[in-house]
Amino acid sequence: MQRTQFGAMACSIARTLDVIGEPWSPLVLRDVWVGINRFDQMQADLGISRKVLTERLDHLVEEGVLERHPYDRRPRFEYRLTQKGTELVDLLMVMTAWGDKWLAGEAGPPVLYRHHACGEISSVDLRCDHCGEPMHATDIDPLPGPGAAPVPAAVSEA
Amino acid sequence: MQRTQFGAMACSIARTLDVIGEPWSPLVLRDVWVGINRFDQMQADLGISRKVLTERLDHLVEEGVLERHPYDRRPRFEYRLTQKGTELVDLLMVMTAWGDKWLAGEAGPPVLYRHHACGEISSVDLRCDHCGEPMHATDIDPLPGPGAAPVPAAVSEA
DNA sequence: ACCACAGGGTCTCTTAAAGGAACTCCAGAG
DNA sequence: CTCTGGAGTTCCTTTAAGAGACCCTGTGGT
Repeated sequence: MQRTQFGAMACSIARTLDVIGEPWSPLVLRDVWVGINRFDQMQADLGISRKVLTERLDHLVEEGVLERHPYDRRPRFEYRLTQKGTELVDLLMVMTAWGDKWLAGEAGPPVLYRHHACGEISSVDLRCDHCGEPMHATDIDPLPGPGAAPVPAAVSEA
Repeated sequence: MQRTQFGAMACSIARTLDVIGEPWSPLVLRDVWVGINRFDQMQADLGISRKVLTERLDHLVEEGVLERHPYDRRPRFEYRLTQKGTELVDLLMVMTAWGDKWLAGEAGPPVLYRHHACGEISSVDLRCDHCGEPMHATDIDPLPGPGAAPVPAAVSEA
C-alpha cells in the first residue's frame, strides 16, 4: 500500500523497498526468474488480481528491473530480468534461505537449489567481499557514508 | 496492505513476506538493529503512524523476530532482535548492498559498514555454503524439495 | 498531596490501494 | 465471419495506511 514514499529517505533499504517493497512484487520477480514470464501465466500462478499485476509489472519495468520483449505482432510481451533485476534476485535467495530455515517446518523446504559450480544442493551464505569471512548482523559496525542525510530540511530517517 | 496471506504458499519467499513483507516492517527491523529500540524513538525516526507502528511491532513480536524487554515498572518496553530476527538482518544487508549499487546515485551510499574481522569498509557477497564459490541468480537450478506443494486441493503457487 | 510531563499506546476519520469480476481489444484459427 | 485466447482496463467493494487527537499511568518537582 505504502502511501509514504520510501525512496526519498537516505537509506538504501528504504530505497530498495520503493522498488520491490510493494505487495506481490518479490513474487512477480521470482516468477520471472524461474521462467514464468507472461502475464496470464503469472496471474494464474500467483492468483494475483489482474489490475495489481499490471501495476507491478509496469513499476518493475519503469525501475529497470524487468524488460518487456515482444513475441508477437500484437502487443504481447515476455518479461525478462535485466542485469539490475538479476542482481536483485540475490535478495530472493536470501529470503529463501531464511524462510527455509525458520518457516518451512517439518515438511522441509519447498524448493532446493543446485549450485552449478559444485553440483551440490546448497544454500547461500553471506561473506565479506574483502576478506571472504562470514559477514552477518553482528559482524559489522555502521558508519555514516558520503550520501548520508542529503536533505537538511527533511524531517527524519536514518 | 496484503489482503492475500502469503504464508500458506509452498514458497519460502512468500512465507518470509508474511513475516516482514508489510510496509515499514523492514525499516522497523533496521531501527532495532542499529539501536533505535523504543516506541517513540522509532516513531520519530521513521515518521510512521503510531497505529501502524504498534501493529508492526506486535506482529514482529508474534513472529518471534523481536522480543519485548521491560525497562520500567510501567509497561515500558525495549524491542530487541531474537536469533531469528538477527538472521533476518542478513536480508537487510543484501538490500543495502543492492540499493547502494543501483540507487544511491552520485552522493554514494548513505551508510557504510565496517567488517569486524578485517576492519575494512566492505559489503556483502553471496557464496555457496558448500564450496564457497559465488552463488547468484544464474549459478543455480531450482529443484522441487521435500516441502513442495503440500496441499493438493490448493489453487496455485509455485 | 497535587500538578505537569512523558512514554506508549488507542480511537476516529479520511484517503487510497488490494480483491474480484466483468468488459474490451485484437490477431489468428477454423 | 465468428470464435478463441492472451493481455489489459474498468468498476465496485473492502480494508489498510496516514494523520492527528485523545487516554492512561508512573514519576519528579514543589
